[in-house]
Amino acid sequence: MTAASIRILVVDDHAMIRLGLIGALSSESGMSVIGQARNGREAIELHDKLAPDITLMDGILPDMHGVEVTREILTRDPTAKIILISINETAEDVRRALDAGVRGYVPKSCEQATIAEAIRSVAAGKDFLPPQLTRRLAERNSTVGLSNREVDVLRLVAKGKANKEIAAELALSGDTVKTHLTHLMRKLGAADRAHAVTLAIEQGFLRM
Amino acid sequence: MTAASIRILVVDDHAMIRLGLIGALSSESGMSVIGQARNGREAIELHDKLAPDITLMDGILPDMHGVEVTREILTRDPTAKIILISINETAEDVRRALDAGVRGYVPKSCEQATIAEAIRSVAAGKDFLPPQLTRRLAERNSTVGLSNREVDVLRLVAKGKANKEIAAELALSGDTVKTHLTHLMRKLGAADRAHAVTLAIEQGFLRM
DNA sequence: GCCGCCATCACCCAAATAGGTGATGCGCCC
DNA sequence: GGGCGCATCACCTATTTGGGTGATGGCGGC
Repeated sequence: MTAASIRILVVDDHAMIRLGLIGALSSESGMSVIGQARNGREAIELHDKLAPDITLMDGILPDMHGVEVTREILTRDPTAKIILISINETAEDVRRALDAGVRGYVPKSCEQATIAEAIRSVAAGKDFLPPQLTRRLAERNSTVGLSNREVDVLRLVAKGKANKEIAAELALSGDTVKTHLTHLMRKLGAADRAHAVTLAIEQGFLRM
Repeated sequence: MTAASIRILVVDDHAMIRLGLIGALSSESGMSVIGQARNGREAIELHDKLAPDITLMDGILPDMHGVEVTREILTRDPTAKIILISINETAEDVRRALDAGVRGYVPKSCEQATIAEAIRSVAAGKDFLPPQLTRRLAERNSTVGLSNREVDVLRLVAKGKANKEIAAELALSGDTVKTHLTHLMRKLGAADRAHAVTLAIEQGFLRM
């Protein structure tokens, strides 16, 4: 719209990636990096102070997840435009990010031009998702939703707990644990508990 | 030693990280990036052609693992000096990298100065491991070695196969599968197969 | 040459798991 | 108000798992 430069805040804990982003964007016209944060707390503070046009947010930060930071920034400034740059490209992650209000989602593996395009697109008010992600998102709308309790159980399964131990830990009957397990295995399409762990990690239900 | 510049080959599939590294190193004196590769094949070709003083290698490449690439380059040129830049910092990964002949291991989360230091150190013939990693390596010499067969079995366990199916797939008796499983669970300190999957992923035996 | 590790198989047994059916109460949404 | 998903529990049953002990052959190291 205006000829003014797009003001960008970069959030990433890896110094190298910050440098790479700054280097990449400095060679693009019409945009400039006005601040850098290396964790969620800094990001929130700096966003308050600088009110950037676009925030490039890494998915994984030392103190909190990029999606959480996004949520926090949006409650403070609902007009904030945040692009998530994530290494993780599962449909589940993308869905969660979009739910949190992210306006763009760019995989870390992309080329410089893609990021610049995403920035221009989001700055202009259009959401940006790379085509292969939207496709995957469409394919995988079978993406399941595990209930809270099911995730509770699964987390303990991943730690090697037997049903009886899980029951004790969650103050449940053993039968209830079995019911949750049956349900979550069916939802995930898992053959057994070990498979459920693999699938849950793949789909981002369990973070390690 | 000599005043000549250290010639560096950068291997990473992420354009941003390549840019970040090049940017970071360009501000350091006495070193220059003379080539870039974005996958294992390119890395091997370029290393043959350029014979760099130092190769900065990403752990995860699209076609092969950085450790494999390292092994391949070292068979072609045993004097090659390779520094692995990995996002993964488990003791097991470090151990494997060192076994493969890596001369330095730097986490992706480090500062620019650390990389420059690693480069100077390795170029001078000294190995480079950040102190927190050597400490962790010492602590965790409980790090186990799973045998090939045990990993074969574990991989199928992670896919949700029952022992009987695993036996069929690997052309083994069901009892043998059980033996491997018992052994690998004992080695990993796992309570059951689901736990074994979690631990193996944590310790880098299974890549997803 | 012996020892240890790997890979293979066998048998026994107790315990855990997976799957099914069925039931209750609660909260939410249309 | 009826339907749906969640969370909770119970009972039944077949299958799987995990643990033990024991055995063989091969391979590598000291």
